[in-house]
Amino acid sequence: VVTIRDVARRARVSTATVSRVFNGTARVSAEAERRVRASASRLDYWPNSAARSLTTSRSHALGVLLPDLFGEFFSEIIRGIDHAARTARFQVLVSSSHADTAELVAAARAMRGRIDGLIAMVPDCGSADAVCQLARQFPVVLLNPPATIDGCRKVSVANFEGAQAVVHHLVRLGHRRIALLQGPPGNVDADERRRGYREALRESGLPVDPQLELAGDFTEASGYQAAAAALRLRPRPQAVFAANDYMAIGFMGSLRDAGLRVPQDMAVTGFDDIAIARYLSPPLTTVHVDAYQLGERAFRSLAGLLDAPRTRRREHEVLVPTLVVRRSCGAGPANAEALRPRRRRIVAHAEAPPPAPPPGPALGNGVHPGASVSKRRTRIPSLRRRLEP
Amino acid sequence: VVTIRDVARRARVSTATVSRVFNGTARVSAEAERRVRASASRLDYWPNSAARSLTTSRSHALGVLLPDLFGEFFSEIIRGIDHAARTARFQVLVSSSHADTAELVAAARAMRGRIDGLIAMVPDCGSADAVCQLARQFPVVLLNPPATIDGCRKVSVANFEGAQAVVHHLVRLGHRRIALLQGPPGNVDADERRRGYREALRESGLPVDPQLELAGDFTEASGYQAAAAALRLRPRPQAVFAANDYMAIGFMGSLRDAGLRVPQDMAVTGFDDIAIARYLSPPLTTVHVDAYQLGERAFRSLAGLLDAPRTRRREHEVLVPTLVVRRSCGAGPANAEALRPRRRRIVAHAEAPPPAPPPGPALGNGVHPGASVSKRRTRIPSLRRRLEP
DNA sequence: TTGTAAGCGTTATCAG
DNA sequence: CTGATAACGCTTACAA
Repeated sequence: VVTIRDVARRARVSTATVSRVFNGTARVSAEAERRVRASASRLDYWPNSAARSLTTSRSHALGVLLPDLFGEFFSEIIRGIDHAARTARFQVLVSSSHADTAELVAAARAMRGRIDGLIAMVPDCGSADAVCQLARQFPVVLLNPPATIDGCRKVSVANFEGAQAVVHHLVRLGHRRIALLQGPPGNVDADERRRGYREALRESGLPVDPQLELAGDFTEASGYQAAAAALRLRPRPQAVFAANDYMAIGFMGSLRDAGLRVPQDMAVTGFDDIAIARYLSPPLTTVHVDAYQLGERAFRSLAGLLDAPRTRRREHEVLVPTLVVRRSCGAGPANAEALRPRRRRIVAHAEAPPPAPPPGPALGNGVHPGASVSKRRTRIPSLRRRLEP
Repeated sequence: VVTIRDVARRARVSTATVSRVFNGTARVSAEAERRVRASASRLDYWPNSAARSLTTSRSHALGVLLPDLFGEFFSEIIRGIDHAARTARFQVLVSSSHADTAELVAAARAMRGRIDGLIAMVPDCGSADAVCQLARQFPVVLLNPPATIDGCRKVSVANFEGAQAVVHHLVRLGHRRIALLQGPPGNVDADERRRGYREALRESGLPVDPQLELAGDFTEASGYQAAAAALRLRPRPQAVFAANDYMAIGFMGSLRDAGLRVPQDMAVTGFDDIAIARYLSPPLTTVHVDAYQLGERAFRSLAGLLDAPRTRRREHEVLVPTLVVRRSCGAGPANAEALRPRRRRIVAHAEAPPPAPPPGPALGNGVHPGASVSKRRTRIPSLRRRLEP
């Protein structure tokens, strides 16, 4: 209700001077500045961002498009983005759960004029293409996009390598019959994790048996149900690699209800390393993905694009996850120690970091086509996701 | 880059006509409309929301201020808001993790011109006051505010009653020495849950022993640590009421590491009923809070305020949570059945819903001062938070 | 039914 | 250093 004009009038200066004070865009006499500030604070003035972005054609805001908002993984991504954005004095416009491509694109378009750029997580190919089209008029960073997508910046998690690493670990522990608890069909992460699973089996000389690939959709409930299916298999699998932690938790809950013990009767592993994974009974062996950092990197990538629109697009950052061995895989209590929370203590990694992806193309395409791979080195997660006493 | 003027020129009409077509604000000849739509889609035009909100002084967006973004509780709130907002064609601007009151207010102010209203969760008194001041110039809905706050709309969870109900349940199971695992000092939810704990003990004729009130901060790690403290107490407590599920999980993890069994050696209960609670070993007895619905209601309340600014403020909705009895409290396997996920099956509630709050003031203030209490009836949560097969 | 033109609250350009 | 003033892209009386 109170505009720059009111402030100017009260301070007996022009609106231009008020604007200069607030933006530091040109020198203003000390006296004028004093009067402006006094006037502004008396009137409780704050510039109208809509008007500002209309003239500057910069909104200092960014859009975030997510497929959903369920669970810790997504909220950590937003947290990472939000934190980085706040530091850069950016605002964050979120939108999630789009039923189809049309709705997704509509959401992106509705943001026009409100945002300077977009971070989108689009786990299916059709929509990813559509969003990627927008990148021509608009700075866009894609999170975990399908490998086929090209032409805009991308930040992904090395799902394939992570999955490979867990399964190799299970094989090394002596498990031969290893089931996969899959994510939803068509989901990119789910597909990549399955690819890693199969590849690891192949490399180990084990058969890839379709019967062992159980259906799931990333929810605990689907994990719970899949366990029943797993127990019907003959011979019964000795281990399960669940494509995310939530399903692993549901799966373990079901095994417990059936009177089976983990890992003695069946080993279980997950993916993501959500915060509670280490506190479960038994603590869950899983692949640590730093979702917070994923969000943070996405923001930085976008910010880079905004600052220098002419920089090459098609940059691709890959976050390499880390295998975290706990007790659910039957590795024994060797890592029990990791559970004692101590200040600045990092989760112990009993396992070597996953191998770097093969240099050459594996099948027509390389593992990460067009990847410039800023950071491919395995990093021990340096960022604790919450204060530990 | 493409404006309403470009569309108008190409369609050989005035900008006013284009505007009318897009807003349906006045009749336009079929022929003109056809030309406008063709032109717009050819040019891939979409109205600039900043400009639009400048003229209409309506942004069709709302701000969400959260103390943090950790964990399922917060992400569910955002999910609820986002979903309700999308249905009403509103956009959502989020901001979280403000270090202090000043930063919080700055974030709210920075949204000026961008949003039509604000939903804020402000769990400490000082900041809540500050945000409440904004309500005079601005539609504001507060989530779970301190009881002392008055003068703007509020939506809260009946923390006190929920806590009371769990503790009463523990007493009924025969536990006499019941510890409290507290939330962070100064946090409103934590305080109310403690109040409920103490009141239940009093009502049961049990002593309120400060030694039994363990420090915590809502993180799993603090729960893990608190268990060590609990085990040092003599005599050892027979049960623990953790002020949220994450701490309960950390606590149980610690007990397991110490070789104790839940519930035989110690009963454990939580608060919130996060999605995985039912899949834990043992499944966690807790208080179900429908965070999604909390967000949804907050949006509706705000929308109501926007539609009719002159309606009475100081409306206060209270969501009454439900006690969910599972196995961690030692109630026996009576509810094991609730764990078999079936379509449309609601979690069994072996316990009566918490009693309605006492009608009269309890101690100077009533339980919910100024509450108009639209919905105070206990509701079985009708909304599954995720698809269950 | 359509067009003209005056704003909405800022910033940016240009003279002073 | 400061002040007019013309945009920015859109909506909305008011006229036609």
